[in-house]
Amino acid sequence: MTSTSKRRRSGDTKAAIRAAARERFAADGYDRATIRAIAADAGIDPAMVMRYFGNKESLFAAAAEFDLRLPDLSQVPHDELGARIAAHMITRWDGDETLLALLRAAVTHPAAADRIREIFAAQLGPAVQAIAPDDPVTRSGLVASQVLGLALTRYVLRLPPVAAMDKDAVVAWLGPTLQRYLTGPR
Amino acid sequence: MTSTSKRRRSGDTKAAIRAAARERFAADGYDRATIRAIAADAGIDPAMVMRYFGNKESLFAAAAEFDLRLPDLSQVPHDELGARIAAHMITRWDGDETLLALLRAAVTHPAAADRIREIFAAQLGPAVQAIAPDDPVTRSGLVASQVLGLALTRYVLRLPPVAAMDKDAVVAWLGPTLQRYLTGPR
DNA sequence: GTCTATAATTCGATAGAC
DNA sequence: GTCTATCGAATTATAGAC
Repeated sequence: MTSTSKRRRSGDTKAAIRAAARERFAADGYDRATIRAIAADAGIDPAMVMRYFGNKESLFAAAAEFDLRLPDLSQVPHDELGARIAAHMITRWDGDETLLALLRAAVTHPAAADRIREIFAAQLGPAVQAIAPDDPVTRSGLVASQVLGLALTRYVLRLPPVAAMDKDAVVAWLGPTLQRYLTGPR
Repeated sequence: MTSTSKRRRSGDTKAAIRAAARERFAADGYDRATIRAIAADAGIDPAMVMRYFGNKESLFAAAAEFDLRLPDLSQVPHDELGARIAAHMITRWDGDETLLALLRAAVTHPAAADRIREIFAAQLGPAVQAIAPDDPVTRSGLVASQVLGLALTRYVLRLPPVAAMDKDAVVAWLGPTLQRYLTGPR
């Protein structure tokens, strides 16, 4: 009965470690998230983490893979782009803590900052290019500044007025901002 | 010649330590900024840092005192509020790295996050209250989300399109956003 | 006022038994 | 596959000589 024995299969253990790593990196940042703590959360020995991932850097890279899952913006009515992106982003932040782990780690860990730059350049950049060919680079940067600013103040700093807003209020306030960044005059 | 001797006066040494601490905390965050490195920057022995500030926590508190120096918003023409605040903030970020030190540290250090909440609640909150009595708490939170988002993407993550914008472009893009957050309809 | 020496922790990583 | 034991390095902080 290998599959039901106390010794989990390799894939299960590896997935458990990755999930625990995501939580710890999201909660504590790169430096404070220790391999010992991650192993304890996963219910295994710290040496197992090293065995499966080699070192802390590789563990972080495996735990911090992320897809914004942006919808096809060319299918969205032109005047609803801002609201749609705002709604999508807040749902994405709430549903997956990987982005939070990346944000927390990026402040002190250059490799995490690189990853965030890659994500926004490779995923948000082309999506904006398709709908706003007039200076899409600057426009996507502005969108990132407001979206990441919301995440920073809401989830990391927990500024009370921002943390207290419900999703509809966030969409109502940020939607027009993103809309102007995407389609407004330069 | 006590004032010109190699042994600096107490005040000079303390100020030198505080300046070096600000730089290190701004560049590296709370954990990675070591007392050893701060002492080396200040050209003194690590034990001196402990002597003057007791522990790392108190050193950070002393290095992270900050005033937004917001102008009296009641004297600003009502339709220029957004642009004025955007211009003021970017100048403030560029001219004093203390806010950057606070932001970097706040991500992993709860006391630093507390300080940022205090600064925005005590300094931005009342200023907004004076000009936007209709839900000033939410409005000031929204302003903080965009202002801090700009700082995050421009100085910490260094997203290329945001880091490349000159001050005038930042004011032109963010001004209308802040203006709407302050004076727009709910 | 300044520095040496070191205590007390904590961490990432390795070696090897079972 | 899993765990024990431990190394070597780095850190904050303390005690005390000069």
